[in-house]
Amino acid sequence: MDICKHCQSKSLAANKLVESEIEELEHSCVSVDFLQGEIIFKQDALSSNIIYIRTGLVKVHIKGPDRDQILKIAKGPTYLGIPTTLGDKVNNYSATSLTHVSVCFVDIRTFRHFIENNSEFAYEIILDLCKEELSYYHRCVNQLQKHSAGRVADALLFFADEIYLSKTFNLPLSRSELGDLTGNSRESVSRILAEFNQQQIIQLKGRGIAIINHSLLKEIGKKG
DNA sequence: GCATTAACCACAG
DNA sequence: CTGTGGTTAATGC
Repeated sequence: MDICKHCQSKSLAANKLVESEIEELEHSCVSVDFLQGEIIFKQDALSSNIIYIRTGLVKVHIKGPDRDQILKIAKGPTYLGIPTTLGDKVNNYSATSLTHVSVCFVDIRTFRHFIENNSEFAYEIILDLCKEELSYYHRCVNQLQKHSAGRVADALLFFADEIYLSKTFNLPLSRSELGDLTGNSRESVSRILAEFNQQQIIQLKGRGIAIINHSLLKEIGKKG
């Protein structure tokens, strides 16, 4: 089987693997499809695989003292859960599919082999983790210092500019989940979206969003 | 004090 | 699951 060799959504890191390593990957990698709303891995469960999202959207979320907090929305192709798989025996957070998702489970021992033996692979992984960490820092300040409308504006811009690359899209989240993502109550999210709609900043119909005034939304996000 | 912000509650589609 | 209105607590002027 050449499933890994000819994979259409291979990671930058996996592109650095040599022939024999690709073969090793094929022997230790299991591909699974998830429907929308299924748990890919669960907080507090034992984990011995690195997850690679080939296609689809996933929410990464952690239980807070009060409510769930969505740490990030991940879009394939991307690795998921490297920190929690390498850094602890159990998952420190959960991942749930928001769309149809196609993922690969890579055995942690194989993954470790690659890191130890292939410096180019390791470098790509580190690069990825660094970028992730930097974006966490930014999200962290934003989350803590911006007002609720600013956080919602940022979330909408994130979906438009980074996930869908379009001004019109369907939110993959319920109001309550959008609250978990932006650190708002679901009621606040409803109200803020209704206001944006009324002010002609967006056009809202259920989960359907059309961004009308992109620059104003950006301004709201910037000012917080 | 008074205004603003945002969470919580309750109830209705 | 969503939207809305009333209430409430914290914060700022």
